[in-house]
Amino acid sequence: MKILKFVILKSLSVDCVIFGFNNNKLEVLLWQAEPELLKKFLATKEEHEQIKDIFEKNPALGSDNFWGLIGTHLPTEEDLDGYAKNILQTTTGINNVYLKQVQTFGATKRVPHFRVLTVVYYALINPDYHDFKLSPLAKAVKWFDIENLPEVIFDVKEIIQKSLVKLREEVQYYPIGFHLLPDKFTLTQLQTLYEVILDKKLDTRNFRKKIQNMGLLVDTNEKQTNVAHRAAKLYAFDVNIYNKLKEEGLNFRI
Amino acid sequence: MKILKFVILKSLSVDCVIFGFNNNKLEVLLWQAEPELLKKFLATKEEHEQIKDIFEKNPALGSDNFWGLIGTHLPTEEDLDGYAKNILQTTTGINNVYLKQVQTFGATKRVPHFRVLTVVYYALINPDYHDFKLSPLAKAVKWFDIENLPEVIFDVKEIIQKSLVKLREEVQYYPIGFHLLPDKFTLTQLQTLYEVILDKKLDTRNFRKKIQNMGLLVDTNEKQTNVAHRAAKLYAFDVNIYNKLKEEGLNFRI
DNA sequence: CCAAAAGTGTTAGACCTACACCCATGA
DNA sequence: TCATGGGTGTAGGTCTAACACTTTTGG
Repeated sequence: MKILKFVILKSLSVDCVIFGFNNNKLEVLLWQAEPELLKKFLATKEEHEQIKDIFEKNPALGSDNFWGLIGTHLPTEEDLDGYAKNILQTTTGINNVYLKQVQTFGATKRVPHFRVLTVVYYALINPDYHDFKLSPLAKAVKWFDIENLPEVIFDVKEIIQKSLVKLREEVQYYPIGFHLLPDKFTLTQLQTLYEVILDKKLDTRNFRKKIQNMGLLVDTNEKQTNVAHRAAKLYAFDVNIYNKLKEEGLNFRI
Repeated sequence: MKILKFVILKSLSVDCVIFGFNNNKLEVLLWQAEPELLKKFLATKEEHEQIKDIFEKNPALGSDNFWGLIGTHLPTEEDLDGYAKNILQTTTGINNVYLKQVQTFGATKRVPHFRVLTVVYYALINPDYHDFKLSPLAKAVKWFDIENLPEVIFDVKEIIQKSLVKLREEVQYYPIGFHLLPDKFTLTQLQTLYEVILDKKLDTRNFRKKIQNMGLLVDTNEKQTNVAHRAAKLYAFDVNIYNKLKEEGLNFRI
């Protein structure tokens, strides 16, 4: 992987709240950025001094205990949406991911000493399909249960919270939950996913009726294997059907 | 009104899509900015030259036929949300307005020659309650029917469109439509408002049943006067009731 | 044969849709 | 008394919520 040198907009960063569904939990991918990375984005000696200063004044930044959102400053020649994708790719190797802008956070004091606004995106990925090679930009990258976040820098907790609210809203109107699941999944997995995102129990029989009546699921005629109980049928989500239904006006309310 | 001199973030502007409900139409308030204003935001002679250049290369900007969103560049010492309010106040004199962030537009080429991202907010106001004194920042300010927009600069049409979609979504889940109406209004006015925003006819009897069952309306015991037909009852929207209902989980789906 | 999760139907109530006529007012 | 918009009820269909037992599988 090559690290590009950009002219960046120092007052604007792009950050990604990357959601994944692991072990029946909704998790978020956080990292600890490599301080040397920041220097690569800043050209002058004066700026390097400022960075040093910031790291000294905010011990959290250099600490192994504090985590942040994956993101960097926006280069002047990059489209905003495109660059969010880019960030995911260069930091995690992930491609073709569902990405959606959440909002821009711009309180003056959200980052000490500097004025930095951040445009936040959330991403939905299925961790099974990606191995996260540690990018040279990161000291560490790790999944955290949304219910049990580590100590985080700046306003990251608020950002994750707002992103979760947005995800909750959207997952009820668009079938985006599928991005978090493997290509073939059981109805129980799907239900658990919704239960975790919406943070409430759903009735199994009603859930199954509803989801099957939508016609979005394709029966793969396969079953789980090697489970110590009745094997569940595996279903797939059919994008073509979804697109067809969308034209007719889809009601996906769970 | 005083014009403040700020240190601004040149790559980031804040723009407002101001919606109003006039003559049974959904309208949007646009302006023609005063080019001299831009200079006040830029300190160096070089920057003034750039502005001149931009106006020369984009005749639309100086033209009386092209309109833009009300907004300016973000000063470094201003909170994003607070500054959006500020813009409304300094350009239109309006205070205490419903404001909501839509999204940030950041295609590299959205403004020619310069990289400018814009954080867009929509505002809902009732034009009856405000007179728009022409701000010194503007050559002209005018309402336009959303169905019949004038020629606009840059990506303003797309921005208005996206804001309208957002308004449409939110108006169905939160009773924000009331911000567009006078304090006392008839059910027909309310229904027309929803019909215009959602761009579809609603059944009068069903609409009335639904809206009245929500318990958000207060009967003012007043009626229209001087109308050449049966006078309609006037209702008001009670914020206290709304807040109480919200805690219990309000379903406002129209 | 046991443990564990998969899978399945019915009923009562709430909500939604479609639809047509009389009422009050000012001119 | 006319023109204009205000105001009202019902019935049929659809959707939702609540609820408990049998089936399949591997160990």
